[in-house]
Amino acid sequence: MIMDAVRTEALPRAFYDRPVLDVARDLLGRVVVHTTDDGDVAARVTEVEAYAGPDDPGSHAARGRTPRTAVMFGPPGHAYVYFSYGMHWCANLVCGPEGTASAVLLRAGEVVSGLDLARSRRPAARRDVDLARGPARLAAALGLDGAQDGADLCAPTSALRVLDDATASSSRGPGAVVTGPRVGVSGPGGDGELFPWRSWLAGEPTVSAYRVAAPRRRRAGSGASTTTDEESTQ
DNA sequence: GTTCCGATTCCCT
DNA sequence: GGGAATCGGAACC
Repeated sequence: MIMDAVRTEALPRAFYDRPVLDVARDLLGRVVVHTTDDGDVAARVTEVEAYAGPDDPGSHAARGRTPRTAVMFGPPGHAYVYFSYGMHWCANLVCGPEGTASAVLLRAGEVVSGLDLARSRRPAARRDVDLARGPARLAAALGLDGAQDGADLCAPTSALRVLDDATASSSRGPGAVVTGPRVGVSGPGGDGELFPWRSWLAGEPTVSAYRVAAPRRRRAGSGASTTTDEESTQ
């Protein structure tokens, strides 16, 4: 993809100030850019996941507002970057009206600019399609960490922003967007309800393979290990 | 103060 | 396909 300097304007806040599922869908195919002293890395978003506020049991906001989740409860158009598993950063984009506490997790992308820098940040990636295949990988490739938590995506000088690229939506035809449920979390309307939490671009090699979060082994001692084995692949 | 567990990834089999 | 690595937030006592 050619990065046209004329089109590097960031999406306006109004883009994020909409229902979370609309924002999630419209983010697909768009390019997120992070500028650092080392340079720019840009990635085309290929997979996202929606988190629909405090009523969403799978959301960090479900337990109410805490110092950690404060950004989610704030105004739209800001980044919510959190640390997970003691080693990974994951990036969300806050959306909906202030107080909604909904956000879109960037699950996967295709690095389209700054490939060398992205490779240096992701030495474990064997192929370029693996550079940003997965939420923590995407954050790593972009060079995102806690320093970007709360960052304003819409400020004129913001280092982190999503480009307002008119070709983004045209690069995906009708039906190119696929949606699927999260596993382990029932929909707001009750068990079994299919809610399009996750959406991705069909046929993209950078879409992360879906895996059910495997219950990790308890700390030594707990003999009764009821392993709930469930497998699911897309 | 202490314990539990996670919106994951990597490496080995 | 399975297990280990690793640390901070939030719940619990």
